[in-house]
Amino acid sequence: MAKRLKAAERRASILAVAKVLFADKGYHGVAVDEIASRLGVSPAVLYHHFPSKEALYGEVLDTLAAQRESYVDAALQSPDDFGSVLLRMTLVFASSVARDPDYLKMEMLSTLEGAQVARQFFESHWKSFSDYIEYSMRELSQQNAVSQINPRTAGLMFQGMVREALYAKCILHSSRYQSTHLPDLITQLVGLFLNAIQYKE
Amino acid sequence: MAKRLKAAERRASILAVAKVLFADKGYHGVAVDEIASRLGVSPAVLYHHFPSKEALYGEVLDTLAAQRESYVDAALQSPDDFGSVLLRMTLVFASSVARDPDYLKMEMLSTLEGAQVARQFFESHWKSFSDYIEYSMRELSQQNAVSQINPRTAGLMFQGMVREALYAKCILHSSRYQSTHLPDLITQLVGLFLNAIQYKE
DNA sequence: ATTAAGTTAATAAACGTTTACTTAGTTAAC
DNA sequence: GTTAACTAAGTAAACGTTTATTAACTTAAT
Repeated sequence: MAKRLKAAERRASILAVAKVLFADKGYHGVAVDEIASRLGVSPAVLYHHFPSKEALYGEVLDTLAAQRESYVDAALQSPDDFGSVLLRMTLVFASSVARDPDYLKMEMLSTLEGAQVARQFFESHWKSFSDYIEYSMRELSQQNAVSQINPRTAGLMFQGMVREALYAKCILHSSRYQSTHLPDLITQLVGLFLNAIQYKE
Repeated sequence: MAKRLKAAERRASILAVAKVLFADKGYHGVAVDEIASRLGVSPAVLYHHFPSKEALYGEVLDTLAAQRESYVDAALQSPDDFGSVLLRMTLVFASSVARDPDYLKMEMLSTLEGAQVARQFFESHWKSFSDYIEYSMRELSQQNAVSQINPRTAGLMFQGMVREALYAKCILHSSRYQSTHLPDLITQLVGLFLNAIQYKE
């Protein structure tokens, strides 16, 4: 018999294992039995804690959402110029993804797999980023601190390059970018982005 | 009984249907029966043309690879300055993705699902892009046409922003970018990128 | 002794795949 | 030109597995 855990602990352990498996192979790619056997537990145990596989999947998603740090707020607490704030919040975000890459992977997987729930979740994750960029750029363009550039397009660019970096480093572990560490890479990218929108402090 | 097709036609029709389904829900998300019923055909038919579900999946991937246009070659045929060539080839690439978005979606899905085959396939797809950028930037930096920027990082940035744009427009059909048409969006992004690397003609 | 936590064993449904059979088309002999 | 023989394309049903899920029973902790 497996070690006896209290309900809350068992619940948490199920969520933990489910997260890495779902992140690895997606919803359909993981069998309930596989989760159970990884826990050293019979599949029936899962049904003491979650009504169904789908519900478990949903809770994993929720857990991820809850763990997410509000990097925007954090970065805004000590006000600074646009470039510094952007760099700071991107670094916080990146390190949180690096600490728990399953986050990003599951996000992308569930969106692609077309879970209705996931899409909203997915978009909201990045939305605060794009919103901040859009908002700041509109403000800066009034002060003529950035040239006439579509803020929405700039937001897309930023989101794309950050996601690509995190994807390449944290999920694919691509050898192409092995030599540069994530914070350096992010710093370079943010620098490039500021060039792109022709931002001058 | 379903309409009788010649072997080659049937084969093609299976591949066509399989492509959109696999692109939609991933390998595990699609049942053989579902493919068959979409074709209005019994599942056994699939096994007259493909030895297994996995083999079918593999052939879909191959088909996609074959259809891919060699946008790099195309763009290089009429030589021009870096910015123009880059824009031209990106537009060709984007329109090929727009014409057949399943391409990109399946690419991403199969990489995330961890198909061994897919990863190589996936990387090679974008590699020619990054390679071109890296190569050109090294050349340009010798002529001091771009500032001292890590070409590899720039390649990552470019790849990320292009992928994000294609993903948002062609797969998610995100309402956020509804107002801008894909070619315009791409043109803006390439412009931003040239700013980023401080490229002057 | 009760209750919470876990097990074993079973379920029905869905899965990929195979088998045995039928029908439509094509070809060659008469 | 018919018709008989053969091939190609498709079907229906069942295979054995795996899947998610449930029920009835057992064990440990308070």
